[in-house]
Amino acid sequence: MPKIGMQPVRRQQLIEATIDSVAEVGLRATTINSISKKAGLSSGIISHYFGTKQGLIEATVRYLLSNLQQGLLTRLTSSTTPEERLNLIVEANFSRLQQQSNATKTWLSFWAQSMHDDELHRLQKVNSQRLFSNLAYSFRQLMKADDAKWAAETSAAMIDGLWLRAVLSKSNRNEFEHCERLAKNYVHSLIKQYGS
Amino acid sequence: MPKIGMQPVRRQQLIEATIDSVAEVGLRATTINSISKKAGLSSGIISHYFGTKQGLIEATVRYLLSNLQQGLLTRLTSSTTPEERLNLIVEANFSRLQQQSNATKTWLSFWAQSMHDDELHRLQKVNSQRLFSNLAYSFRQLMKADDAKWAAETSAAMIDGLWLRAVLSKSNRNEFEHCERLAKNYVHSLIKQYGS
DNA sequence: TTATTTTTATTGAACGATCAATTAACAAAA
DNA sequence: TTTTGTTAATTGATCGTTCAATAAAAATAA
Repeated sequence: MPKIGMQPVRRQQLIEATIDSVAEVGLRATTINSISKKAGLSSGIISHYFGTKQGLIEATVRYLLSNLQQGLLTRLTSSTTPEERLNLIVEANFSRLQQQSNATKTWLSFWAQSMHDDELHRLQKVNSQRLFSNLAYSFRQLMKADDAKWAAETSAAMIDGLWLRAVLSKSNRNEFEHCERLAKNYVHSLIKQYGS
Repeated sequence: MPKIGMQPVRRQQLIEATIDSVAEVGLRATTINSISKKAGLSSGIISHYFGTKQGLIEATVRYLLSNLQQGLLTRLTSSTTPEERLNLIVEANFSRLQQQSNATKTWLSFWAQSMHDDELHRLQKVNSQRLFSNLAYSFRQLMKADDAKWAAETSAAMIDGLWLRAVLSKSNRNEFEHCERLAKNYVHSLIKQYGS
């Protein structure tokens, strides 16, 4: 069975199994066994590739984080206007579910855990700050500095709030898209009101 | 040592110990032992008053929920205007920290767990729906039905989003009050825009 | 009052289950 | 044969729960 160069394959396999397990039973009930079983591998393989369970958890969050960022970057082109870019930011943040409906549920588990885990909290701050910066950059091209900062702060809250309420109420695809529309709506009302 | 009529005292004691433990180490690391030790009681007492650990967890969430509701009701008077009432709703939701800064951190843990626990999810829906209803009722007195529904939906998201971002970034009292002001601001801009 | 019984409150040890992590052994490729 | 990938068995530690035992308070009987 053993082939050469399995490392990246196995790591990806285990990260996706972690996402699925956390989505299904929660971070609390996610064990070395539930992950390895879902990946179709043995439990010992986790310490071989990630050292500890904690190492796998952190790698999984980093994967989700970079996936979110990549989702935005691939949509951007050189001709994207500030207004279009704001729309893309909203879309990227709501398609944290992308193919994987599972990924959506896991974010919440990890953020809750970040209150008591230094490394996860560091990653959470990066994520939170990145959303704000992305928004602030585009708003700045449409209004004056003070207004742009305020617009970015409230837009970030509106996006996260709509997303949180959709996740918690176990919304389906349609309800998620409704929330995405509300978020875009809010961003556009800000541009209309404060844009020069 | 045993005195008569200890039940309500012990129940309250254990609920507060649960809040403190979850705030300190998270729901994941909160055990029968960490709770009973914090309450200064034995581990066996939990099953005596709550049946199981799960029973204590659910009682704790119900306590937080009714505390939030009571916080709003005691502020209301017969002469409260719709606009004042909206402000009080925002205040009540941001003073989920009230005296206890600890209570704030615990909400997030419980909501995350509600994704994988039917009873907690039921309680979460009550909470979510209640915020929406409270807002919708007051908005309805200031604008037409469709606008009021939309205003309540986005206001609820704005409140939860600002609150979530404040909790996750481990904000201090000042930053919390800043977010509370932003939420009130949003509510008032809606009244100004759509109020008749 | 005093003596006895019943109820309520509480403890801490013990149990079985389950956890993360480690280890030795093995299989296939190089 | 050496290296790489993987498994299965095993480890202590820790979990939630149960339970026999005990002590104080309250109720009842004398």
